Amino acid sequence: MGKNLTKRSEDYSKWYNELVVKADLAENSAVRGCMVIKPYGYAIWEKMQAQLDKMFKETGHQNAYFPLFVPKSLFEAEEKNAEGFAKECAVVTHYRLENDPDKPGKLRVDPKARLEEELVVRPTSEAIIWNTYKNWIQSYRDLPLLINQWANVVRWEMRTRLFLRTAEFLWQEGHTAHATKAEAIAETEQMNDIYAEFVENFMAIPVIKGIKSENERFAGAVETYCIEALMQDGKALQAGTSHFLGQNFAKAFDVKFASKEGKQEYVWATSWGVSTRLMGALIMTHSDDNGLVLPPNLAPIQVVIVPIYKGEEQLAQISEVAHAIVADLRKAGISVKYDDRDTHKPGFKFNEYELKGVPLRIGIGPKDLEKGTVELARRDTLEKQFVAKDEVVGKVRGLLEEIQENLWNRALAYRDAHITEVETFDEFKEVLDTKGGFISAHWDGTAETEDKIKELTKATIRCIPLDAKEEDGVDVYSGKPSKQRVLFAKAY
RNA sequence: CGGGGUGUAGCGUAGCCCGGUCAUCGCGCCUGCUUUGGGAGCAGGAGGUCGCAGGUUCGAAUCCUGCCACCCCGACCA
Repeated sequence: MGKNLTKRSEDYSKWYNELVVKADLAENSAVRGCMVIKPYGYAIWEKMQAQLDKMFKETGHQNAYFPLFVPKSLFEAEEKNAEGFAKECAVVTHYRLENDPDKPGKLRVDPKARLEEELVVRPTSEAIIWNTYKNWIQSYRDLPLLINQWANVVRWEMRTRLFLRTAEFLWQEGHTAHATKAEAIAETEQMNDIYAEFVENFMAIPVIKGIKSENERFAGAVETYCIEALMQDGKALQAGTSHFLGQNFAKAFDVKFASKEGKQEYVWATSWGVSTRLMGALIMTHSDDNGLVLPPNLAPIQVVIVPIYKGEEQLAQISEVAHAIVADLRKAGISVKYDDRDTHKPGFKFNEYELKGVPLRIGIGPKDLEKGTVELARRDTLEKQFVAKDEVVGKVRGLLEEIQENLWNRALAYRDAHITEVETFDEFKEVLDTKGGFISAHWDGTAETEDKIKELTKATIRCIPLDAKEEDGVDVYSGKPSKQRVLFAKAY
C-alpha cells in the first residue's frame, strides 16, 4: 500500500495511473498494451455489466456469443469498416509452433503451418455477426433481430492507458437488424438514450448526447450517435456510441428478407457499444487527491466497518455491536464489510478505504460502546458524525442516496461550468489553453475546417448536440455561414 | 516509424562524467516487544544475474559495441 498519491493538480496523468494501481483496480500486464483488471476493479465492472444487461433485456435484447477470429475475406467485405480498422488489427497467420532447431529448448513458429487464410482478431464484430445473420434472416417474421454480445476485442493501439485505451478490452456490442429504416434509427436512438441513462443515473456522470461529424463517425456507419463526458482535467471522453448502419452491412453480406408484400429487401442495421473505458470515466470524474470516489450505486463495498480497540476483550465487545449492524445493513440490501484484521491499525484502514472509494465508513470504538453510538464518515465530503446505534441503518440508507446525488451534482456543476461559447478563433484557442472543457462554437459543416482546427489546436468536434438550437452564425475558423453550434474539445 | 530518454531488490531510487570496501537510501516484506479514535515506534532480519550479450582492463553497475525492453513527444487512436 502506497503513501500519498501525486496531486491531481500537479500531474493529472500520473495521478490517474497511480490511483488505478493503488486503489487495486488494474495494472499493466506483461503483454504489451494490455491490462490486468484486478478483483476490486472487476467487481465494479460486474456491477456495471449487471445493470446494463438488465436494461438491454428490458428493451427486448438477448445475449449471444460470436467467434474471436474473423477470416480476412469476411473482415474486408464491408470496405469502409475494414479500412477504418485495418491499421490496428492483430492477425493470426500460423497455427503451430515447433522446436527451434537452432536454439535448444526454444520454440519457433512452424513455417509449414501457415494458414491458408489469415484470421483477424476482432476489433469489432460486425463482419462475423452479419455473415452469421445472413443465415438467420429470411422473412420479415425474423425481424427485428436484437442481439448483444459481451466480449473482448483487440485494437493494436500505438499508445495505451489503463482502462482508457488498451490493446485488448472488454465491452458489449449490440447488433440489431430491422425491416425498416425508421425502426433502425429508433433503435439507434433508444440505445444511445439507454447509455445516457445508465451513465448519468448509475455512474453519476453527466453526458451530452449528440451525433458525430463525418470525420469522427464509425467506419461503415451512416450516422453515429454518442454520449460525451467531461473529465476533471478538461478533456472530453467518448463514453458510448450507437451507430445507425443503414444497409451497408446488409449489402456487404447479402442479408435480405422477404417483406409482407413478398419483395426481397435488404435489412437495416444498428450497432452500439460501451467498454471498460467507462471505468476510466468513473475514476476521472469523481476521484480526488485521497483516491477513488465511487458512487454508491456501483460500489462493491458500500459501507465498511472499522473497529477501534485495545486488547481482545474490547474487540469482542465491539465485534458484537458490529456484527449486529452488519446483519441489519445486509437485511436492508446494503453491501457491508467488517474489517477486523488485527494486522493493521485503524488509521491505516481509514486511508485504505478512502483510497478504494468506499462511500461510507463506520468506526466503532470504546467511546461508542459507552455512548451507544458509532462514527459515520462519508467519502465524498470526508465529513464525520456520530449516530446512535439504533439509527444506523436509516442513516446509512439516507446517506448513500445523498452521496450518489452529491456526486452527480458536483460533476454536473463542473461540466456545466466548462461549456464555453466562443465567437472567434482567438477566443477558441484562449479558452482551450486556459480553461479547457467543451467549446461551443459555430462550424461550417465541412471536414476541411474540422481538420484544420484539429491541426492547429488538437481539438476535435466531440459531437453535434441533439438538443442544439438552430442559430445563425459564422464558422469560428472559416467565417462561412453556420446554422448551429457544435462542441469542440481535446479528447482522450 | 521519426525525435528524446531510461533500465540497479516487489516498488521508487543514489552511484555512472572521473573504473578499485559502491552495491546506497526510502517504501514494502519477515521476527520480537511496545502500540491501536487518521497511513505506529524501536530493535533485529531476509531479499540484487546492477536489462541481455560481447569487448577493453589486473579489475566494469561505471568505458566501448551490438541487441532487448520500457517511458515521454510526434504519427496513430470509429
